[in-house]
Amino acid sequence: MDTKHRILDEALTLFSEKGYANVFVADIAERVGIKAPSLYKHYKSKQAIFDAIIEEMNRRFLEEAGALQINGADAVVDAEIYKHISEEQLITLGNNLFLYFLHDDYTRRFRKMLTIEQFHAKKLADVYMKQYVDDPLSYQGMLFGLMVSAGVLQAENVEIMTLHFYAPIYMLLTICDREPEREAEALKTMEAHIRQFNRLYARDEKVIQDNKKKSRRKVK
Amino acid sequence: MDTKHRILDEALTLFSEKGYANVFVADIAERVGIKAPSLYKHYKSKQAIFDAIIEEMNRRFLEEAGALQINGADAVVDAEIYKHISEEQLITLGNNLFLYFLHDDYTRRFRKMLTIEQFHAKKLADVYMKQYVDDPLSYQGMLFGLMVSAGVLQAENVEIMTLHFYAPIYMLLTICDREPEREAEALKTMEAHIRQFNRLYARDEKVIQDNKKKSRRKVK
DNA sequence: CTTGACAGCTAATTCAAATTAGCCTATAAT
DNA sequence: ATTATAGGCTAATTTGAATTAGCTGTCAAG
Repeated sequence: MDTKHRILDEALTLFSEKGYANVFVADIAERVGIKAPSLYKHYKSKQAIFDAIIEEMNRRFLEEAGALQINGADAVVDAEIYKHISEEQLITLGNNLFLYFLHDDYTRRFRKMLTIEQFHAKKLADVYMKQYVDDPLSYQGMLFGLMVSAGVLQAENVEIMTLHFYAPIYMLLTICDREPEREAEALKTMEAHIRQFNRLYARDEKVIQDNKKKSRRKVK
Repeated sequence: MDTKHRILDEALTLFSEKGYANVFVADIAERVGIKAPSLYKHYKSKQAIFDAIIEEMNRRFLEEAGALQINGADAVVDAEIYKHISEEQLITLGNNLFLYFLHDDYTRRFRKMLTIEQFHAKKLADVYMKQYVDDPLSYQGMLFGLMVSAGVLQAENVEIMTLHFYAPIYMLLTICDREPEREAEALKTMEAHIRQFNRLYARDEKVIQDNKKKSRRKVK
C-alpha cells in the first residue's frame, strides 16, 4: 500500500526533472524498486500516474489555502497585527514566503513540473498562474492594503506596490529552481530587496528615520 | 532551399506550443506542406532540426547583442543621454524592452520553447537564464548606474534598483507568454509600474517632492 | 488447510512514430 | 542531349516504450 505513494513521489521527482515524455515507466519502477509491469497493479497507465499527482496536489493546495486563510475574512481580523509591523518583520514575511516556496519539497517539484508541462493541458498553465502569480499577488495585496490603512506603508497604488514586492521574489524563485547553487546569493538579494522596498514605501516619519539610524531603535 | 528554413520555422512554432516530444515529424512536414520522409532530405533527424533551431537562435542572439551594444564600452559614451532622461523616456525604455521581448516572433517562440525544454539539456536552462535574467539585469544595471552618476536617479543599491525595475517586467512577460489575452492589462500595469518606479527612485528635487505633497494631502 | 486477492515477476504483444528504401520528376549544369 | 542533383512521394522497416498475459509466492480470512 505504501508502494502506491512511493510511485507518485518518485514519478513527481522524475517528471519535474525531465518532463513527462522523457520519463519511462521503467524509470519510475526502478526508483520504487519494482519492475515496470508491476506498476500497473497500482495505476492503470502512465497518464493515470500523472493525473494522480495533479489530484494530490490539488488536495494539498486546498488544505494549505485553508491553513493560510488565503480566502478568509478572518485575515481582516488580524489587521491589528499589521499596525505594528517592523522592517524585520517584513523581511521575515518575505523570507518565509520565499523559503516555503523554495524548500517545501512537494511544492518545489510540483512547480518545476508545472513549468515544464504547461502545454500538457491548458489546465496546468492555469494552475501555475493561479498558484504562483495571481494568488500571491492578491493575498499580499490584501496584506499591504491593511498595512496602508494601518499607516505603516504608503502608496498611491497598492497593486503596483504589491508587484514591486512580489515580482523580485518570483524572479529569484525561478532562478533558484533552475540553478539551485545560486540559492545563497538569492537569499541575500531577497533581504536587500525587502530592506530597500521598506525604505521606499514605508511611511515617512517612521521609516526614513528608522533607515537613517538603526541605533535609535536600540537606544529606545 | 526555402523549405529548409520553413521547416525550422514551423518546427519552432510547434515545439514552443507543445514541446519537442509532443510534436511528430509528420506534424512539421504537414505544416510545411510536404510528407514526413521528405523532411529527411533536409535534416538527418528530428533532433537535428532541434539543434539547428538552437544554432540559429545563437546566431541571431550574437547579432543582436552586437546591435544593442550589450557588451559595448560604447554605451558609456552615451552617458550624456541619460542625464536628461525623463519619466516618459523611462516608460518608453520599459515599453520597448517589453514589446520587443513580447512581439518579436522568433524571440517569443524561442523563449516559450526554452521554458518547456529546459530539461532537454542543461545548456538550454543556461541560455534561458543568460538571455532573460542575467543579461537584462546587467545591461540595465549599467544604464541605471549611468543615470545615478548623471544625477537623474538615486539609490543606495543600484543592483536592487535594477531588480525593482526589471523583475516586474519579467513577471508580466511570463504572464503574457502563458495567457496572451492578458497582454493589454499587462501593458497598463507596465506603465503604472514604471511611473511608480520613477516616483520612488527619481532624485528628490525632481520627483519625490511631488510625491510627498500629493500623498500628504491624500493622507490627511 | 484452502482460498482468494494482492503485489510482484518474466516474457510477450502492441503500436505509434521515426527513419530508410527505392522510385519519380524537374531543372540546371556539362 | 545527357546526366546529376535536389527534393518530393509511397511503401516498408525499425525501434523503443507502454501495456497485457499469465505465472508465482505470501498472507489473512474463513
